[in-house]
Amino acid sequence: MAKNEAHASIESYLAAKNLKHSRPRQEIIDTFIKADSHLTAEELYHLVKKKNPKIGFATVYRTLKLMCESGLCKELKFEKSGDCTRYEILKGREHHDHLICTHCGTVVEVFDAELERMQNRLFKLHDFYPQSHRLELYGTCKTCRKRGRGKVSGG
Amino acid sequence: MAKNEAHASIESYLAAKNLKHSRPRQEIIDTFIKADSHLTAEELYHLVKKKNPKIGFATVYRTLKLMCESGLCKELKFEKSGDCTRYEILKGREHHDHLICTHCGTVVEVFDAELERMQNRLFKLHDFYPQSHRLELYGTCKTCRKRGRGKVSGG
DNA sequence: ATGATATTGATTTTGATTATCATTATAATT
DNA sequence: AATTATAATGATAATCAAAATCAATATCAT
Repeated sequence: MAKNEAHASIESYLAAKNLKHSRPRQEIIDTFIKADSHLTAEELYHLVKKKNPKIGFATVYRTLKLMCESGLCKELKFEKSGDCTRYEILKGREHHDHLICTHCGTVVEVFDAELERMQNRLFKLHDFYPQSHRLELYGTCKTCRKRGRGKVSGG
Repeated sequence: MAKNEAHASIESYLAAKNLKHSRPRQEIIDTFIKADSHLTAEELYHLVKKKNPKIGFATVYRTLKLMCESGLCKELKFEKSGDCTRYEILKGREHHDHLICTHCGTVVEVFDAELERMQNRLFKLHDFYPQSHRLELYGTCKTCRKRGRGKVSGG
């Protein structure tokens, strides 16, 4: 179960670094895991605020950073959806890339094993030791096309 | 020749928008095209400053923006090389993706036709109309590995 | 309960990029 | 060459997400 693996990930990180289990930290982590979507810091802040109005913005940022360091989650900086960073849970999920609708902002998680192999081929070809990659596909989703947005002229 | 196509691109954009040929603008464009590398605004600023010390930072930013709008160049926002945007010339060059060494910052331009096809397959599969994509491969280059940087533990 | 240390929330600061604005430059016209 | 309308410049201030600061508070082993 994703939720347990996610919690285990941050738990062991906190333990290894002698960090404490505070109430706000726990609430932020739980809210983020429960939301299970590509949130911005601000969106997460508002979600957490509903449960605990005393929570500050800084703590949300700090906790997101912590979660990223622990490997629980990851920053997403898409090209065409404002300037702010989104975050997604990694633990308990398969590796995937992102397909983003430039009109409505919908994010679809995609995967192609062959595409991964091609990428490794490129690493080898140029004699790089592979660490990570980022692939984002930008386009217009079916719904937005039906609504006449993002159409090709003359299409 | 890349240089001519690049110049033609920005020229026609300026003409179409009734923009003027100023000395600073011309110097910035020329310096950028001549440098022919993945520069930051600051790097370009310092390069231009050598030729014309009166040039201001704002004009460099403005001209870079103009160049991007005209399609002459493009913003690159890599994950692991600071927070600042780099820019690269597009005109007169083939489409390519980027392979980045996370240690020395070297950027290698790569291309794989099959990989492009895979990407289009994903667009189709999810019923998206394709607009663009971004693929970045992060790893350690040969030189950095030889210098003992970016080695796998126990490698 | 105590003490050492980590965490919090409010606030300020940072750093890259944009916007503002008075002055100057451009380019077409007279 | 002077005129004119418009665009561009450079200096500076504003913006905005994210990070740093700091006094007050919470955590947790003892």
